[in-house]
Amino acid sequence: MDQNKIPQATAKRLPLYYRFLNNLNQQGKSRVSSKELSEAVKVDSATIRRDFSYFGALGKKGYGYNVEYLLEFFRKTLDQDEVTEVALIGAGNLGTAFLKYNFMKNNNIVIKMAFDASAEKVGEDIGGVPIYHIDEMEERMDGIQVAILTIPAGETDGVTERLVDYGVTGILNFTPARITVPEHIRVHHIDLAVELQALVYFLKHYPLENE
Amino acid sequence: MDQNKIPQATAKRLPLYYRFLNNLNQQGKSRVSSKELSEAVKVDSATIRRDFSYFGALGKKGYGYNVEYLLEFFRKTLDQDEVTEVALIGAGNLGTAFLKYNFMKNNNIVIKMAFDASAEKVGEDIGGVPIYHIDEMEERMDGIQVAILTIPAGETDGVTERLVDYGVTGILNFTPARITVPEHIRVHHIDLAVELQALVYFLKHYPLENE
DNA sequence: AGAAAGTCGTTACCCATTTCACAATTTAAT
DNA sequence: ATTAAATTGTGAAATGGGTAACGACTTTCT
Ligand SMILES: NC(=O)c1ccc[n+]([C@@H]2O[C@H](COP(=O)([O-])OP(=O)(O)OC[C@H]3O[C@@H](n4cnc5c(N)ncnc54)[C@H](O)[C@@H]3O)[C@@H](O)[C@H]2O)c1
Ligand SMILES: NC(=O)c1ccc[n+]([C@@H]2O[C@H](COP(=O)([O-])OP(=O)(O)OC[C@H]3O[C@@H](n4cnc5c(N)ncnc54)[C@H](O)[C@@H]3O)[C@@H](O)[C@H]2O)c1
Repeated sequence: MDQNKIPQATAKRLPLYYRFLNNLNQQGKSRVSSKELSEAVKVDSATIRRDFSYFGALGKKGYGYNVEYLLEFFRKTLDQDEVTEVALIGAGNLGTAFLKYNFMKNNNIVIKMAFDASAEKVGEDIGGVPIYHIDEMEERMDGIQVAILTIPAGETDGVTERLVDYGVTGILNFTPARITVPEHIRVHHIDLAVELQALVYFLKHYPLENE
Repeated sequence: MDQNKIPQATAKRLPLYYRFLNNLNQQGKSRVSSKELSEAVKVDSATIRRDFSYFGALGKKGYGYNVEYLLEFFRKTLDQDEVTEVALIGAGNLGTAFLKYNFMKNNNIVIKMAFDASAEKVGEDIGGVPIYHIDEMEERMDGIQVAILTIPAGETDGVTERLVDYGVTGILNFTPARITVPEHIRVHHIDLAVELQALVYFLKHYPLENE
């Protein structure tokens, strides 16, 4: 769709910039420098300038960036106009927290439906999201391309296979299981236990450094 | 404490290796090659060998690695002998999910207590963890060094300041707010909304590539 | 015993990303 | 009008991490 030239590291920071620019705009600020932005989002100012420069010359030398212009630009670039619908698989502890959270607000993403294997959950509505039985997944999915996985680790392979067969293009996997998918499907892992343990490890072994 | 030579990227993979070695050990396997490990944890085998080599020659050429030996080694390296106690601030949707999760099992980390500002939550026990009022934080913390932040974004700066004054050394921050702390304190950010939006962005703009 | 296969540890290279540093430009001040 | 200050965009260097490839060694096979 867009230019394939934008580095992935940059792409990951865009939502962050976008959210902060929104704040600034709401505060009525009309102008911002890379230095100010840097302090707020904790990213080096040179990195910010470089990131922006991939999209062309968005700023003005000696002045900085116009907040409204930048915001408008990113809104288009991040496709904030169209809502992305995702499905959540596994309405347990973690899944429930996500269902109650409003990703719509800043991110224009909405969890459209959830699936679970437990009879207790099926039929319920959590945070306004209907929960269907996992057996009905394929017939209910209605073209949804992205799935959030919050099921027990042991269930992961089976469910993943079904998601792949169904035709999702992206999976956000919160289980500790490492999944195998065809190359054209993108998987992001978020392993909360590993994150926590890694933090503890760093504290013990790198007492005074920064990340 | 240990060698400062270990790259951060390696350090982040250690908990993953550890968990998988545990599985292998429980399955009764006594020997494993970097190739097998690679397939299981989805990390290139050369990277695994490189990672291990930072700690010395742990394997044997032509044979692979001895599971029990490696496990014992990592147990020591990752300080899996001592339990790390952490505190959770904000027993809301996300916080509750964490409280109900057993980080102890594989990670020897335990959420010892939680704090919340809401009268409804205080006094409750979630997942066996007592919830105290945030006003009592300093007197209850009892030397805990690590905090998990799951409070509303707007509360983040105030609470962070108190945590810093109290003397924590590490914070795992799930709020969208970017916090400022003195250099000697380590903060890891996990911004779930950004992760989700980044996944969606990649799907739309890099349809066929790998991360 | 000797040959073949397997596997590590490491060297050398590659790539992506970050950061420095500065010319170019604009704004603000006197 | 001139000067000083601010700030961008980017070339070049530094950092950091990943991986192909191979010599060395071990195990297994015949
Ligand atoms: N809760 C946490 O804080 C936390 C932390 C780290 C990792 N995780 C991981 O996240 C995942 C979910 O954790 P959780 O605490 O929410 O677990 P949970 O047991 O509370 O929830 C799992 C849910 O999945 C449902 N389920 C089971 N099999 C299913 C299937 N085949 N199809 C659809 N639904 C199915 C269950 O009915 C349940 O509602 C687990 O893999 C866990 O290891 C959770
Ligand atoms: N739930 C999600 O899926 C999700 C996703 C992305 C980001 N987040 C972020 O995680 C954070 C928590 O989200 P949540 O959904 O659990 O929110 P929540 O409102 O359910 O929970 C927040 C909890 O913090 C408590 N609290 C408020 N002020 C406090 C204070 N000063 N000290 C201690 N406790 C206080 C509240 O009483 C409440 O129990 C938010 O910053 C949110 O943006 C959550």
